[in-house]
Amino acid sequence: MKYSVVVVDDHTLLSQAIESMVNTFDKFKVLYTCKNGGEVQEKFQASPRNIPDIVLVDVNMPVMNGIETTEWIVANYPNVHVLALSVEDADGTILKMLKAGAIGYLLKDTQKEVLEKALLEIMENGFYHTRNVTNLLLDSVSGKSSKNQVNFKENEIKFMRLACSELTYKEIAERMFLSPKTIDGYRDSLFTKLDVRNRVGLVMYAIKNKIFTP
Amino acid sequence: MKYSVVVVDDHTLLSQAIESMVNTFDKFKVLYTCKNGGEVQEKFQASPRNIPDIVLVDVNMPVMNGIETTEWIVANYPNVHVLALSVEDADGTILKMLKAGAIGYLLKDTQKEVLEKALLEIMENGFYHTRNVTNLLLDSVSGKSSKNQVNFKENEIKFMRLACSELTYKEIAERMFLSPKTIDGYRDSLFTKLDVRNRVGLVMYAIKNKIFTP
DNA sequence: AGGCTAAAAGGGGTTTTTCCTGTTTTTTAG
DNA sequence: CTAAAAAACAGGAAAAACCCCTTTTAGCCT
Repeated sequence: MKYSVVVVDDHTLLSQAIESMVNTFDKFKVLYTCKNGGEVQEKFQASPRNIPDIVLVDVNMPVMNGIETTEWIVANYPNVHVLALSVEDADGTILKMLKAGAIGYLLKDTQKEVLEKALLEIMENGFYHTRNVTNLLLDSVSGKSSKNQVNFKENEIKFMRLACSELTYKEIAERMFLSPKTIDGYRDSLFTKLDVRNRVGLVMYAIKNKIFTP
Repeated sequence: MKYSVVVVDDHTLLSQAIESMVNTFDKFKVLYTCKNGGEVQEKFQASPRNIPDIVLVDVNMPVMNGIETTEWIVANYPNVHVLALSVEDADGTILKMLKAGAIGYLLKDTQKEVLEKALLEIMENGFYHTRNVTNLLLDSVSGKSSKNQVNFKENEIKFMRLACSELTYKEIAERMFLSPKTIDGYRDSLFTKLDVRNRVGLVMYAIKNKIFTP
């Protein structure tokens, strides 16, 4: 009897490649792959037989979906273990994933054997070793990372994306059908909320947090 | 008898995952994987047994190594087919890969079956269908892409990286031990060279071209 | 209806950026 | 060594960005 795994990644090629890899492991078998959190919900709800033992979630999905997905799985299927896969770097995101209930994370430079070992550890001990480090990590970095659960409004997101272009604020205002002064307001409030000094800081935040993808 | 494939990607997890996938294909077998172009050179030169039929090169390797690797393979081993794998987007890079002699490219959303089909086509027809499109592409976009072989000086690179921070130009000048007016000069010349209007445009260029990694 | 709150808009100021025009200094090549 | 090229530097003006603080507007509440 093999343990069942589900892979969640918006890049088809990658999720399928990881599927192939996991399928070479003795004790594991991929049930299916998903392109995003929504698909996970559908599949899970479609049939209780489809609930896997482990879900491998890619951190890098647009607009925080990696985190939301993890939260949803942890809340609704507490017996399912979520393992975060960070193909690209993702700074604070990885901490948020852990906080959301992921049981461990693996970086892009992981060896195949390490992944297999991690999966085995999870099933046999209930956790992967990073779990121990997690809380310490969360505490030590919490000042910066854990309370940064910033909630954006629609317009703020829209504005941030436009700010990642060469448009002036005046031009952004036109495109959003708002007064330049309102845009000034958006900018200023985001500056303080995100603790940045200028537009470049805002742009970097948007990129790091997948609000804008270059 | 199976065709041999080599996977080049700096992300161990991904190259191994793709290895597993390719190994499930009937007619293909992965010889080994490499983390960068240098490793490819070593392996190729070590023994003629190491020369594969196809090399899968990830576009996203820091500082243009995807392109250099492709050029080297094409120049030294013309019988080896290079297929570019673009896990993340890479804009002009993909055109450069094709120009460097890659025989086709596959995007992140490729289906497993498509990859297998592409590999088969390459071995049986000598090219993957994108090859036909390549030259047209290169011509049609050449105005923007092919002549954009911009060469940067050390200081320009350094400046661009600093411009991707929240520093003002005056502060950048201090860190580079130069007059603010010199920095003005760097900026203005880069603006015209890269055809951007402002600092955000510069930042975006730096990120897209892997000069700065967020 | 009055009061509360949040989004939108505005006034007016300083600083930084952008875009010209140059000049001086340093490097390079013959 | 010298002419030419490249790099560093500058003055000044206009635009954009940044910052603080106030007012209007719109929706909600009981």
